[in-house]
Amino acid sequence: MSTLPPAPRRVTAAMVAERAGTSIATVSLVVNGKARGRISDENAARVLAAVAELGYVVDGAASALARGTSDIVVLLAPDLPNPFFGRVIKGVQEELGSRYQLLLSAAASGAQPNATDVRRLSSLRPAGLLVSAPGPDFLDDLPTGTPLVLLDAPGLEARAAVVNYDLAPGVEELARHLAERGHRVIGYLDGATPAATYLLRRELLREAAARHGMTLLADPDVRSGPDLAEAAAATLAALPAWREAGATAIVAAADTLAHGVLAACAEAGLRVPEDVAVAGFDDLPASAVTAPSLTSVALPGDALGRAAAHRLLALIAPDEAAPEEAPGPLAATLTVRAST
Amino acid sequence: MSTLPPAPRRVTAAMVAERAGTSIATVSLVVNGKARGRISDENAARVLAAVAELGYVVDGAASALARGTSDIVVLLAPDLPNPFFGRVIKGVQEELGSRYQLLLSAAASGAQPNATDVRRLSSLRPAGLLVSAPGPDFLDDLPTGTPLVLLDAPGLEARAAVVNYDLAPGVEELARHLAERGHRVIGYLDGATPAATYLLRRELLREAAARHGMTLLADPDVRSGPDLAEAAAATLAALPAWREAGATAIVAAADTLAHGVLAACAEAGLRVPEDVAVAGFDDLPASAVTAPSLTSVALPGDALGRAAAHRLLALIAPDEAAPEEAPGPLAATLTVRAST
DNA sequence: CTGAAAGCGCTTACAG
DNA sequence: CTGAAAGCGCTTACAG
Repeated sequence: MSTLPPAPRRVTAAMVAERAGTSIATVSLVVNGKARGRISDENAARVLAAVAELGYVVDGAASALARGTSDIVVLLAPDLPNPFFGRVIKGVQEELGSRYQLLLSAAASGAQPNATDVRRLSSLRPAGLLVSAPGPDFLDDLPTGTPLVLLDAPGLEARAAVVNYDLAPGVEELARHLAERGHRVIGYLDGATPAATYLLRRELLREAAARHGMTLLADPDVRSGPDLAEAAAATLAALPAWREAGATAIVAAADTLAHGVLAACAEAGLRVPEDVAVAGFDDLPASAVTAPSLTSVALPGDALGRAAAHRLLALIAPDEAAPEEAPGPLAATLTVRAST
Repeated sequence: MSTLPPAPRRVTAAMVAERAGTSIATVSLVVNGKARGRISDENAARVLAAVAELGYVVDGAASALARGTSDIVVLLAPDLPNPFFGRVIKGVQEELGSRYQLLLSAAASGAQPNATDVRRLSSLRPAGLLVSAPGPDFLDDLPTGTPLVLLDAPGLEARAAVVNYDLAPGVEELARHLAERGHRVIGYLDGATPAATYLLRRELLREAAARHGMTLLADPDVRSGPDLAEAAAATLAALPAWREAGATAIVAAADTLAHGVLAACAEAGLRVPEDVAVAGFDDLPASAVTAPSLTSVALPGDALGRAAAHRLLALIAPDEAAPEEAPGPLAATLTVRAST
């Protein structure tokens, strides 16, 4: 049996204080970096030594209770395992630094982040909350009191702190690119969740297509969750109607979906790009090695994460905020590959 | 400015108690489901009503402090955004149910989970800890006291609760498959981190290759992190030596790496599988649509996650543990596709 | 069945 | 510069 050794007594501030010959208050001040001009150098050194010797770590629960807030930042997202999210997480971590601890939470399976998720997470008293691609009515029932930044939530700018991509340039590039290749009708595979960003991707593409004399087939909706097999099945089901409508290109709302489109085309015996062109959104790493390599509207995940974290830090501590906003450009660009 | 409305006073058990006309203790008992035979049905109902009216949620920090443990289960992993991990997370969540809240934490960028990470996370007083692919000396300096299950940590079975894949069958299948295709020398692209699972993959493959009269080129090591471009670069650098040694196949320790191998082969003008065969581990969804589609040792991520969570629940509450262990088979199998 | 009270381990005015 | 003490919001014996 893999029994752990008997739990050694948790080291408390009281134990550190006793060892250092100071009060608990002094320990607290020192370990929280508030000793400046309040604690003698000698006592501070004694505390630090005792901390090191005993391996003391401030109890997060007690600290959060006393201060009213922890140093946890929670990132709530609908589709954590999506490779796209890796970049976002990295960007958030880089910007957050070591003062806050980033914890990730996946929304209830397959669903979008909602107010209930936030309520549950709020009981942890997080220092801040980052929510990616929230549902449309996310803000309506939201428990407030925790600094909150939404990512990828177009349309909610007026009601919350939001960090969005500038999708327009990339979508415009994609439309122009397809028009130049002679396409006139485009099938569209949408995401299954009603995230505002999906809505926007579709509408922007519809408009851009129209500007270039093309038609986007998005009615009736063809939708799929992020699962490749599901996307492939949805595509196979839609293919006859799309072909009949004259579609020579298929755009998917995300690369994970576009991978399913590629699989479906292979299964249907359609050559890409000769019989049908395919493109996606995100520009995932794997999209460089698909058969054929995938044209995609590249979304800079790390920049999004960094901008969101920057924004959140400003909400948490308005005074300490870095002077320059400078979150870097969040403009989408088009990566052209063999699939178009 | 996206100012949030003034924070409404946090609802406390005291407020619920006052509204329900009971004591705080009664509220606690009811919301924690410990009312059975201790609280009159009437009072319980009054509490529940007050809870609903006020939207009360137990304060996690205070609860954790009082009980000594929260209901958070932390999953610590080196490479959260790896699509392979999505399945694992899903499996864990399914098995964990709604009683515990799963939070994910990425190990210090690019590194493996270590004792320091655990110490930091332990201050949250998690109910349990799940650690994926820990470093080799992970257990040496580990703060104990929290139920802990390791996933994908071969070799540590004797010293901790561990849930591992049975890699041997899949590796044997891969070796036999390659031998049947006439390969005699195999290049190996290893993972950059010294995770025990990577070590094991390589050693098992080396042994299986030998059994089938093949040689695995793993000395000197060729290694790469999970980034596709990095894996491609490592492959390009190693290719001349591999080719010179007569390698006609390349196996990568993970599909994310194998995708880089595919990219490198394309860049080097090598046809897959005619000039060189390629295979990986994990069987990621995208591996079904790569150019060419990728042969891979399939690792059932959801089964791993479910087994780990099952094991952890048993450690947290040995009495409540489900009678049947039955975590499902964790045997690796080979998915053969066009790349070999 | 119920509630008063101690205690979880901190942080932060406050008094010195 | 320092420490005693109140308080954060729960949970849990304990006494009734």
